[in-house]
Amino acid sequence: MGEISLCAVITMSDVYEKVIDLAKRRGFIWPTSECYGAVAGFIDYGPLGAMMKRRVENIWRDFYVIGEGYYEIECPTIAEEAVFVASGHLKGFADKMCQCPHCKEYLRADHVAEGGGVRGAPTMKNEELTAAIASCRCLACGKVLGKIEVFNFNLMFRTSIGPGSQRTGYLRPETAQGMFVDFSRLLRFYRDHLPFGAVQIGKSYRNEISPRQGMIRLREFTQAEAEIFVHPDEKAHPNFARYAQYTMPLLTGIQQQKNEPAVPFTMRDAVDKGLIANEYVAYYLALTHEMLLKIGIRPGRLRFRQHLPDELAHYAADCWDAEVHSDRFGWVETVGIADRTDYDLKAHAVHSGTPMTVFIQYDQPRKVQRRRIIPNMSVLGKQYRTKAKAIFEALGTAEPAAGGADIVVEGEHIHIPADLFEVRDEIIEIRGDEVIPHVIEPSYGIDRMCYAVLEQAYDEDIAEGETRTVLRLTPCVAPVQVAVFPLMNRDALDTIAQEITRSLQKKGVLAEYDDSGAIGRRYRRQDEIGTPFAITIDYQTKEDNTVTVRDRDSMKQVRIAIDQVPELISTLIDGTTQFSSL
RNA sequence: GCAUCGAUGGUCUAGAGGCAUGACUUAGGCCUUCCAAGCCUAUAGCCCGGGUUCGAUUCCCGGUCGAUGCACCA
Repeated sequence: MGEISLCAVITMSDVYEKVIDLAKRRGFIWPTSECYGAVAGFIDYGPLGAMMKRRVENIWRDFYVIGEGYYEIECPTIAEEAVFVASGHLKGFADKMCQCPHCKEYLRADHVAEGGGVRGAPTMKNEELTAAIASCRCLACGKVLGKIEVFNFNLMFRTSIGPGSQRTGYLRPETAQGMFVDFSRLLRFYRDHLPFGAVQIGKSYRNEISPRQGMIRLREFTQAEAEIFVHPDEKAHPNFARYAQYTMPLLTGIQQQKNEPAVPFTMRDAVDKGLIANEYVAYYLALTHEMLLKIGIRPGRLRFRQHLPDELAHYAADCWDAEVHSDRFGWVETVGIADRTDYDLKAHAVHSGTPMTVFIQYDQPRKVQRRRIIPNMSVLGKQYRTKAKAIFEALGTAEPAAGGADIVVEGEHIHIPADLFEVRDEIIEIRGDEVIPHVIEPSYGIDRMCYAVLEQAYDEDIAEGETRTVLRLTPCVAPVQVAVFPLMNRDALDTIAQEITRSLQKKGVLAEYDDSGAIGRRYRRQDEIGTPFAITIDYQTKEDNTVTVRDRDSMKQVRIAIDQVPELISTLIDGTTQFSSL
């Protein structure tokens, strides 16, 4: 007894170590600048990892740029301070911290205050908080803190722009702000009408206090974000029909509170029942589900969890996380899909002084009666001098009687005789409104997606009585797409194999030629890096111009004509042909 | 960041205050007509800095990285 279950436990808990070990050994990911001792929170993508990551990013582009028509832009990873003042990151991204003098533990000051029964900590200034928590106990060692200093720890990396450090810059903590500050240009690019979207794939930076968990929490990471600008009153997605009947399990706030598992819904139902805020959010939940399956995430390892009211950012109307289950880390937030409302555009409009609105024309111009009061400034100016400007403004909203207008300027009541202004009643046409769009934001953590892909692809099976390590990557993300082997390194088999390799490369397929060692060893090598197909040139090739195509997962082989190889391999990779149908 | 534990070729590993084991991998060769076979040869290692010592990869101190727990994760 026990042997099988024990084995299962070991296998489960070791997947992380095994997959990371393989990833390092075979060139997927490496510790960064390892010869100087590496740095926590940073990784290098090796040759295979960089290729795989690129493929994941390109599948993302297929969905968002090609599928949705949202063009990609590329903004700097450094932005000046003003951007983050407006976005709220400078203030909101900082935690008030303090250090316990006894155990040297760093603690969140507001948490200490909460633990000590101090109220109003979030609104206190550092000095107030310092005084308030002096009598509180350390959350780690339990001793009374005494007099300690509260300081801000900002998760943004700070730098200076130009010599003399006149301007402070920060490494962006998300790519989103670039799309927001470019709003006016984007609006013009999309010819002034809603909805439209812009996307960006790039690095973001957060100076995490204590990064761990390898690829899961990095200080420099890659995000793929889409910002979709929509009319605030029109959150019905024009192509909602595409996903209306798409069914997937949702873990709503209600289910979480009741401790119930996720329940499958169609997107139509979920919106109609008010579980998902609107069609836009639902549409991108479904699109995300479809995309994650495409890169090889298994449906049973994927769930969509709604943010509870207390974890919802103060500006967000609704937010869902796509969570992928990891053997090591449990449910890991991998994608966030939020309705950010008009929070960001409003903030940047106020801080930058640039209006960030869209002019929405009415179907029919509306006729509105309007009264304009036109003062005779040549007289009023001479008479009232410095007060003239204030009087001009006050008259604009005055309600004049027959004898003149009574206005109040700086507390002083002034009577302006009727002959010093003209009242014009006119009918004007209003053609539309200025509207601040709302933003729907799907935000993807590419590194976490890559880790999930690797972890879920890792498998061991028994082949020829020996353990075979195989990365069951879906063909469209596998870094090497096909391997080409001459059975023997002679008798012209090798030259035929090289010609086939070349024909594949010309077709845009990443093909790896290998003639070293026993054929079985070569298959195993490719299995371990997830190469989905292998072509072998044997002696029969010389007789009838056919080769074998081997499937990584089943290890089965079929024989096909050489001239069909490039086309067949292409369609096997893009998924339009299944190996099992050959 | 605190605490505990750990770190030896690419990987796994033996080891002792004084020549650093072995296996796998990799490379070259022989052999080999489809799934890590065999034989020969070669390449490659004691995490970094300081201390103790005639001598430190080994002992001590500090750091880095990793695992775990706590804290942190807008």
